[in-house]
Amino acid sequence: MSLKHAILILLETEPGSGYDLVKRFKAGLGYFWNAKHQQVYQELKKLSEAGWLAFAEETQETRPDKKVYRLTPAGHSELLRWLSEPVQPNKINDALLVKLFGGELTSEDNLRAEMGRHVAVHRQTLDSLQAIERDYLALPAAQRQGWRLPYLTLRRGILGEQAWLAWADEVALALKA
Amino acid sequence: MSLKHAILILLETEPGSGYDLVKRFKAGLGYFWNAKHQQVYQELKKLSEAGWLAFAEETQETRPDKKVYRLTPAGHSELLRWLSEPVQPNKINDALLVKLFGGELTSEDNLRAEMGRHVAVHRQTLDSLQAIERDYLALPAAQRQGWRLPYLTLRRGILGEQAWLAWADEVALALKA
DNA sequence: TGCCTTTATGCAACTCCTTGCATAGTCCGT
DNA sequence: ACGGACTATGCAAGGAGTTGCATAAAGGCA
Repeated sequence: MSLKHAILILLETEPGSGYDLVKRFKAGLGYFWNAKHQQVYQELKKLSEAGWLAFAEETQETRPDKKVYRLTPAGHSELLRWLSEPVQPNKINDALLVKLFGGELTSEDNLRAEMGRHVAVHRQTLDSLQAIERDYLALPAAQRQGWRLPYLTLRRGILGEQAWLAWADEVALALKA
Repeated sequence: MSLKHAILILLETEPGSGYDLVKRFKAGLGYFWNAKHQQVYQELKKLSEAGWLAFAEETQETRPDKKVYRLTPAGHSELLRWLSEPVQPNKINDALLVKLFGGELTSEDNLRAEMGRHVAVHRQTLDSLQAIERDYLALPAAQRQGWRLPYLTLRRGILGEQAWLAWADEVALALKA
């Protein structure tokens, strides 16, 4: 799996602690790669043991001490190796669709309510992605250059959410009849 | 997780063996819920132990013996319970996007090649989904009625794949410059 | 004063899922 | 005659990911 490599990418850009990484996940990568803090800490441990990361313990006065991780040369070449290698197409596991598939066994009200909850979530996700897009587009062209690939991933999120919401409209129509 | 409930839904419609289920997954549900044969067998075992399924061993002459599973009353009510309960919105873990996000570290040729491979897969998925859709739309209205909810899940697949391919066009454009 | 949030890390136990292997007969094409 | 695909099930081991708990100090708000 590529949590490993997501972490390597984030730390390649800038060294940081587990706690930092969790925040960075939430700010960007997290829209298409999920990880709880537990998993991040566990993975950092494994990556250190594998020799791909090194860490320095920083003692802090007013806050808990932290470990700042950075790539080793071995970690860097592992990242390059992974990037050069094909990734498996994504498998989808979507419980909502399972529920809809078996929806004959429950009421339409229930299905409509479920769809409503999900629509709210997707709308909100779309909103935050579009807010990030606005910020990106407001940057001067020179700055935009450095973020052009992450921007493409953002576009994936936006187009994906829009398609999801268009589908939800179809479903709403079908469940009215 | 809802592999459990995907299995309950399939067996509720019609009893069958593990082997049958794997085939049925491939034919429909598998587009949005993935499971290897191993996992299906393991899950069937667990579901039996939990009392949600019962099985009858069928000895066959020319083929290996099989176990035909069907829902118990407890399994049926568990399914109804699950259907009435909200499902968690899906989390996305997409390695391709991780790769693109960190793509500055590799060549554009490599990224274009990767995208090409994925485009081929998504186009093929879209083709098969649309073939299923054509079959569905060719059915008389009375028959369509019974499949209208699974059809909505099919629509999700189609709209999702179309959006994916539209995004791939954007990426192709951006990687040309 | 008391409560919540933020910073910061981690163990332990568990479930979910994957990978590799194993068995064994039948049917089909070449 | 031989190889490959199909039918049918499963063990064993491990990796990926979740859940619940634990610690501990600082800062903000009411």
